[in-house]
Amino acid sequence: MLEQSMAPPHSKILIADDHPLFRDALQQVVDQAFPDAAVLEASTLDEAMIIAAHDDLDLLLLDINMPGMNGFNGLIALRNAVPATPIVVVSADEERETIQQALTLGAAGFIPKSMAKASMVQGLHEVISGKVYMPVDLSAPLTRGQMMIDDDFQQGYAALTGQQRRVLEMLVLGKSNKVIAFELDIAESTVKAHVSAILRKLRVNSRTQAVLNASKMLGTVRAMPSL
DNA sequence: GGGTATGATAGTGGAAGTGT
DNA sequence: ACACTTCCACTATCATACCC
Repeated sequence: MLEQSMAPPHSKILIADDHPLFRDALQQVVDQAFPDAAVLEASTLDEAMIIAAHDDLDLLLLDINMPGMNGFNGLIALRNAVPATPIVVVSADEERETIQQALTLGAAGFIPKSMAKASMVQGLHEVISGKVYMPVDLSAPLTRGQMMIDDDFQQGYAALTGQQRRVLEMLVLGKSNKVIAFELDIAESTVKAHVSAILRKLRVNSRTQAVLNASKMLGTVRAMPSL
């Protein structure tokens, strides 16, 4: 029998999904898994960011197809905003690559929307106890924030610090060092140092290579400004 | 048109400050 | 001690403007 609640007695759990019906369904799952938890809801990435910033969340359930998500960028943004909060990605997409990407980018678990309620409850218990939950056997050891794809770039990405990931995200958006420095309120030389560290960890020779690979890995198609 | 000076930008190396 | 963040000084590259 499953333990009823590994979560703190008054834990806060955010359900971020744009479909009210599915939010209701997820809330039933959460209620069953953690009867004492306070459940918050968001229907857009912006709402989720605001709630995550103001509430000390114990768990976040995130629909990756929600408005504003832009592929996995929303997951990355939330991970950077609340690095200590485990994030479970909820998606109708059950492709192995999607699951691997979500876990690579720091998700604490992946729950397909087609999954049985009991399995979802079990998955949430595993995540809240500090484990990584995945719906299928990906046949390789996996830890939160890491990955098992034999890919230097993705391994490098997992090794980036929070600030380095923020800089990389802005590089992907085509921003110059000067603009990044302004927006992060740091010196341009600091941005350059971060870029150098990013290139070293990602094992690429230029920001252009880093941006191209990052765009591919994040699963987003962007108009690439001149770099 | 070709050479040179200048400015903007990218990238590296090293060092200091801070938190764990 | 170590990792991370930040900054400075420096070099390299590229585009543009100017002069001959």
